[in-house]
Amino acid sequence: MVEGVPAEGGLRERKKRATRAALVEAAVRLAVERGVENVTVDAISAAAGVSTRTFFNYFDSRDEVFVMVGSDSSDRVCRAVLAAPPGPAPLEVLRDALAAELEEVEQQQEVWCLHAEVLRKAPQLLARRIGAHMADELGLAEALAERIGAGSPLFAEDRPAFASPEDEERRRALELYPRLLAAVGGTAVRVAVEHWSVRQDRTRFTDVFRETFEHLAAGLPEPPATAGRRS
Amino acid sequence: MVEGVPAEGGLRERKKRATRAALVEAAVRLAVERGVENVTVDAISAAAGVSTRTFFNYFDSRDEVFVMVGSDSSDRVCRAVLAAPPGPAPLEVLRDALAAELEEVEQQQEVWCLHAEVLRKAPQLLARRIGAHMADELGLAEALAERIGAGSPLFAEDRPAFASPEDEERRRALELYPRLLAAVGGTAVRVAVEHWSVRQDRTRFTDVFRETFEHLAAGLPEPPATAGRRS
DNA sequence: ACGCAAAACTGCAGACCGTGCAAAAATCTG
DNA sequence: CAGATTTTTGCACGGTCTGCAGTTTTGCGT
Repeated sequence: MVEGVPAEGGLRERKKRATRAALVEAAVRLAVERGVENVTVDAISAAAGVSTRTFFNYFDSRDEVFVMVGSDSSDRVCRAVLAAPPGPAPLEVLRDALAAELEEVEQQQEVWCLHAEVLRKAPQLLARRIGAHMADELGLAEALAERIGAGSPLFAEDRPAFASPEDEERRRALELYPRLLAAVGGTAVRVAVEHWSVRQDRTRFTDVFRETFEHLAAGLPEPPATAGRRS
Repeated sequence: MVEGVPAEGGLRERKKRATRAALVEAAVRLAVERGVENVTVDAISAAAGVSTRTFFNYFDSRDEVFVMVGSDSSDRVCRAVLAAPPGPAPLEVLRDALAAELEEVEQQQEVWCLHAEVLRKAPQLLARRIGAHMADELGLAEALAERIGAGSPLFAEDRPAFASPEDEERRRALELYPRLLAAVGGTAVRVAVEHWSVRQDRTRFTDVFRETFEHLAAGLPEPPATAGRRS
C-alpha cells in the first residue's frame, strides 16, 4: 500500500488511523445515501469491516462520527493566538488565527460541503457540533485572556481575599471580555460557514469570513446595502 | 393550590401544564440531587407520578426536559423586534428586545440558577440548549431582516433570475447581516448568563448584559481594564 | 525466529432511550 | 348520561451505549 505520508508511527498507529478514517468515511457515505437517521452503528461498523463494539472504542456516541471533522483545529487556533505578535487588537488576532485555520476549508471543499449538507439536514447533529466547539471556546477564552492580560496582578492566585470593590469589578470585566470574544468568534465562524455553504459557487469563503469580522469590528451597525454600499 | 394566573383554559389544559411542570420540577430536583447522568426517564416519570411512556408524550427526548426553560421566549423577542420603533440601530433594537425578556431572569433567580448549575455540569445538555436556540435564531434573523430591509426589492420573490452581480452581492450581504446579528445576540446572552450565574451575588444580571452589548457595539476593542477603565 | 506483554478487537449481557400501536381512562360536548 | 375526543398507559421492539472477559493482533527484547 502506497502512503502519501511517510507512514508515521508503527503499524498500530497506522491501523488505528485507518480504522478511524474508514468509520468516518463509511458513516458519511451512508448518510448521504440514505439519510443520517437511517444509518445505524451496525451498518457503519459493517461497512468499515469492524464489529459494532469496536465502533464505540473510537467514538463516544453514534453522532460523534458525523461531527469529528477538523476536531484538532482548536488547539492550533489557541496556539496561533498565543504566538501572535503583541501589536494588533484582540479581535484582529482572533480573526487571523481563525482565518489561517479556515484556509483548509476551501482546500477541502468536498469534505466540508458533504458534511455541511449532512449537518444541515440534521439539526441535532449541528447542536452536537456546536457542543464540540464549546469546550474549544473555554480554551480559546483562556488563550485570549493570556494574550491580553498576561502578568496582571488582578489574576494572581494569591491575591487578597477581600480585594477592593473596584478591583473586583475590573477583574470581573477581564473575565467577561475574553469569553465574549471567544464565543462571538466561534459564532462568526459558524454563521460564515452556514452562509457560504448554501451559495459557495458565488463567493469565496474567505470573503464571507472577512465580511463577518468587518461587521463585528464596526460594532454591527446598519448593514451597508441598506444605507448604500461603501466598500 | 393558589395560582398566580387565573387558571386559563379548561381542566385539560391545566392538567397538561401541571404534568409538564411536575416533570420538569422532578427532573431538575433529581439532577441536583444525584447528577444529571444518573437521572433516568423512569425515575423522573415515577417522581412526577406518570408512566414512562407519558414522559415521551411531553418531551421528544430525555435531555429536552432539562433545556425546556423559557422556551417560549423567542417568540416574544421576535415580536418585540418587529414592533420596535424605526429609530434606533438594529443592535440596540435587539438588545432592548432581549433585555425586556431577560428581566424575568432576575425575578426567577432560583430556577435559572438551578438550571445554570445543572447545565454547567453537563456540557452535552448545554449543547442541546444551544441547539434549541438555533431554530429561534433563524426566526430572529428573519425578524431582524424584516426590521431592516422591509420592502426592499432585492428580496422580492419574483425577482429576475439573472440579477446583476452587484445586486446579487448586495442581497447576499443583506442575508448575512441579520443572521450574524441574531447569532451574535444569542451568543451574547449565553455568555452573559454563564458569566453572571457564577458570581450573581456580586453583580446584577442587567449590568453584565449591558456590558456585553457595549463590547459588541464598540466593535470588541481592547478591554477597558487593561488600558485603564473609563466608564 | 520465538515468546511474552501490551494493546486492540470481539461477542455477550444488560441498562437505557425512544417509537408505534391499541386498549383503557379521563375529559369535553350536547 | 352518551358519544366523541383527548390523554394516559402498557407492551413490544429496535437502537444506543457500557462493562466484562476471552481472543487476536502487534510491539519488542532475546
